[in-house]
Amino acid sequence: PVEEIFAVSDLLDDIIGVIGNDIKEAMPPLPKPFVEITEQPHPKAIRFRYLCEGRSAGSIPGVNTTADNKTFPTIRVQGYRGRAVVVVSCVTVDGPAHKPHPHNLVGKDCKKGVCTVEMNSTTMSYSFNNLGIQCVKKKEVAEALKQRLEIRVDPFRTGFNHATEASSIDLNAVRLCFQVFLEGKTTGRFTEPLTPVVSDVIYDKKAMSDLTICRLSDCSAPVSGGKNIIMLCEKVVKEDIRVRFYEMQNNGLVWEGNGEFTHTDVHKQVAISFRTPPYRTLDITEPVTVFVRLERPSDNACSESLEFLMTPLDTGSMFDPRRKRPKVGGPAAGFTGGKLHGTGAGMGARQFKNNNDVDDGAVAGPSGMATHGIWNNQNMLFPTQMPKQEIKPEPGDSPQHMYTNTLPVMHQMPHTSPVPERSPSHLAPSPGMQGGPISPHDGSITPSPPVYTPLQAPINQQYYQSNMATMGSRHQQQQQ
Amino acid sequence: PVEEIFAVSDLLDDIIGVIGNDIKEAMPPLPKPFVEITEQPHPKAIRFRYLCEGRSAGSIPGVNTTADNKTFPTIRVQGYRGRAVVVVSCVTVDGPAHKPHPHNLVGKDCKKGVCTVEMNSTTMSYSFNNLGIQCVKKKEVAEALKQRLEIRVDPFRTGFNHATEASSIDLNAVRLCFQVFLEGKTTGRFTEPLTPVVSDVIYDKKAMSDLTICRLSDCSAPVSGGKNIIMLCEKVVKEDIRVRFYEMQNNGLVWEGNGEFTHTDVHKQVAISFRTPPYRTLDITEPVTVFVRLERPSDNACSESLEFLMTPLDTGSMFDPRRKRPKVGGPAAGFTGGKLHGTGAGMGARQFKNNNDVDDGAVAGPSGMATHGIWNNQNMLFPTQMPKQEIKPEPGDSPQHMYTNTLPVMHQMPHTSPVPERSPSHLAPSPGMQGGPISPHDGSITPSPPVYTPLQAPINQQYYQSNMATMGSRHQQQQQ
DNA sequence: CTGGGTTAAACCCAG
DNA sequence: CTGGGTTAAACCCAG
Repeated sequence: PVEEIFAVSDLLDDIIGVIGNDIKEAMPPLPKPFVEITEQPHPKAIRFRYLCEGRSAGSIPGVNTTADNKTFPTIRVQGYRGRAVVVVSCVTVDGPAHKPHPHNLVGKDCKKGVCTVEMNSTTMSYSFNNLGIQCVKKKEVAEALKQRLEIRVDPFRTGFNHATEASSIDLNAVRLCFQVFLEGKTTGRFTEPLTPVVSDVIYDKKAMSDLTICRLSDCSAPVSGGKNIIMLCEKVVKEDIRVRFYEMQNNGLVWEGNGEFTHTDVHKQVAISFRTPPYRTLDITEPVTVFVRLERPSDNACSESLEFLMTPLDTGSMFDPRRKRPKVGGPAAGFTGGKLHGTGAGMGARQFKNNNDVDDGAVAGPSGMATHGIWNNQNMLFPTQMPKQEIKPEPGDSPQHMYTNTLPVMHQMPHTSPVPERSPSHLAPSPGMQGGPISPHDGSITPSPPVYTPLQAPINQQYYQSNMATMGSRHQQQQQ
Repeated sequence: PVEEIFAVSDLLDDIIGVIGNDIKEAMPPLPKPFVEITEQPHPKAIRFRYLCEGRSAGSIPGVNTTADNKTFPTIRVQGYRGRAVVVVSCVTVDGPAHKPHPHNLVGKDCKKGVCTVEMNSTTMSYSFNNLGIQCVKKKEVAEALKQRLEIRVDPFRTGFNHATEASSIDLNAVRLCFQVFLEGKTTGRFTEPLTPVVSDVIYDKKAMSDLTICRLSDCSAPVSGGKNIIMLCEKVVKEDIRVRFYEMQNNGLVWEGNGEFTHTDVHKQVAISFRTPPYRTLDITEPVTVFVRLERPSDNACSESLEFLMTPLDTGSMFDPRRKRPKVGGPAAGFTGGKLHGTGAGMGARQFKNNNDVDDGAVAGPSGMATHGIWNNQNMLFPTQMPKQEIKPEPGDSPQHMYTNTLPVMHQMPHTSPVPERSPSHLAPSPGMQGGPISPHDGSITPSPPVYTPLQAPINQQYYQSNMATMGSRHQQQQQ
């Protein structure tokens, strides 16, 4: 059949390279060129900007960016050296057939919402240092997709039927899709498409609010429970939020309880007024350190944990709730605030800001200490690692498309980008699926996301232990 | 000269009535007809609705509306009996030359943003029971005003130059302008305009947020000050808000102090984390009841006041801040919560919700009581009186236009409303200006707003006393 | 200019 | 349908 195709002659000039590859490949098992993402985009570093905001939309940094080492989304072509062009566009989060996403890429090399650059033909790598996301409003989704259709950027050939149902498209998250086209036989014509690859999800920073405790009116309460506390937090959904107290011993959960409140106790989505749960026993003589955190039942997301002191009752107080306990001494006497509940090295340890000096003046609160609020400086919490840990992997993340060439398509440099040669057949993403001659990702250095098990709400000691074994130092991190 | 005008014949048919009035008036000093507002619109009962919200915009109630006696904005014509037509439109707040306001009136008898009805010709009164305000967005201000121009509704003949500077128009507040046209010589032609009158200001309920304390994490603190408290409140501006504590004795201010916080302690505009001020003396043996309220320095607005307990230190605590005071007894022992600081009859007294039963369990807070938060049910606070008390009168409120007829203008029933016969000469609104033959409001029953002196931040005892004498029971109410 | 808080405009849920 | 909370879209301030 190859001979037959060759016989068709001129009409297929542009695709002969592709066919040629097929032939070569049939002979010796040479690796086929493929695209890999060597630096993922940061999942929630930038805000999507509307056109009407009339300003640069910023640049998506790389996931490993730091203050003194800025990185950017980067791709590399493996198994090929020579001229190549990359077309980057936004696609929807859900795969494997990611649809064109109406949001536009804007920046240096962007036109009509897509970015087109020629790669460095020796390093075969490209770092996108000026890629911003300009969001379109719901009413303009159709229009935006129409333009994408016109420039024929539809990496997975899904078509544009979704243009008519704007509400079905998540406008707060996109993936970048990288389509690489290699130079074919004709100089300056980039006729050989590689299988498109998509990045991890990029969320609109504005829309993605983490579960974050900003401040507590008090960080101690008597073991009897029922103490009223106000927590200031980032935006939460009043029907889907929990204030969980828990106690760990030797990495095992030994007690848990929920702050008591109803959805009417959630103030404007950013504050919760709740009562402390009773501790597992009233019979303590020294304060016990437990933890508090916010939890979102729907997806088991949680905030970081803050230390919280359960303080003992004295005998008298059992009979007279108003009687004051004597001064709390012992190990807690030097306590100046909660700290981050985390055992992992490299975690930004969170200390309560010590503003104890003035607080309560000469009359301490019930616990005798640390009854003041504490601001949360989120930047200090997740120095560099946060983003990766916050993103829950999904089936469909970074699908590893097969490099198969069956339907050649012509491509030219300008902003008319061909669709891939056929609807790619996707491998079901499986962590175990590595090696074998058909996978282009053998030996790839693409930092694929670790396979996180989202942290479930702790239920019992076993759970916690095994979970901690899996999650290591991240068990208290938010799962997105 | 009158004869000359008559000689002009047909062209002036429509205005002969007007001229005729002038003649009659020159002989016996008969009262001239005028319009009065017998029920003002409620200043902040409804939300302005956008066209895109695709729904009724509701009906503006009257200021005296209650659950079982609904009222509506009502006008009456004095000094005339017969057919008359009223055109109601929105005008800007600032007078005396109120400009056409781009917002539209919508409802039963509304077309093109204005309401036109014929009055009851025997009661000479009309109650507007279906008047909603449909707001236009900033971008459509010009368009909306163009339409108003087309239907020639410009009660004070200000013209429409403001249409080009949308930002100069306050879109969160309007006044209703009532233009009455009496039937002239020709049946069914309403050719005789009366001087237009404007209502009090109507604010968009959405935009108008009162200073309101929703909850306190604690409503007591030691006299030494410095106790950290979180207050949940309605939206505030972080640079323009104060948490003021003060103490009254015999209607005199004997102490005041501010909660200590910076603008970074204001959380998302709806919560304030502050430290209590030190009381005027540490030398007390029983808790002292003081008040807390929110204050807005820019306009001296304030929330209602909540009771707050300053609790004594015991001697020991002077030397050891952690030492616990003994149980607080005496008069405060039965205290279950703050209550509204108000002496006025008819004020909804505000009691703290008593959720003391569980709070703090066996270990009470420093005050030994009432350390829990309290929700504010605003509806209970101002049963019926709120609105009037909250609106600060402005020069230009309900201007009393002279009824002078010099330049007759033709008017016909349809939605083409003539401008008044000339730019009305306004009396400087002066409370003392009553009586005398030129004021149409002699003996008027129009409930004009009381002349409030906005409450200044209390500064000394004298101020407070004199102020309270003036303000009566309203001294703790918010001034808008 | 940027990051990011706030207002204005839409949308939409619960009674 | 309504009242009114919430999201999406604009706007704009401070560093």
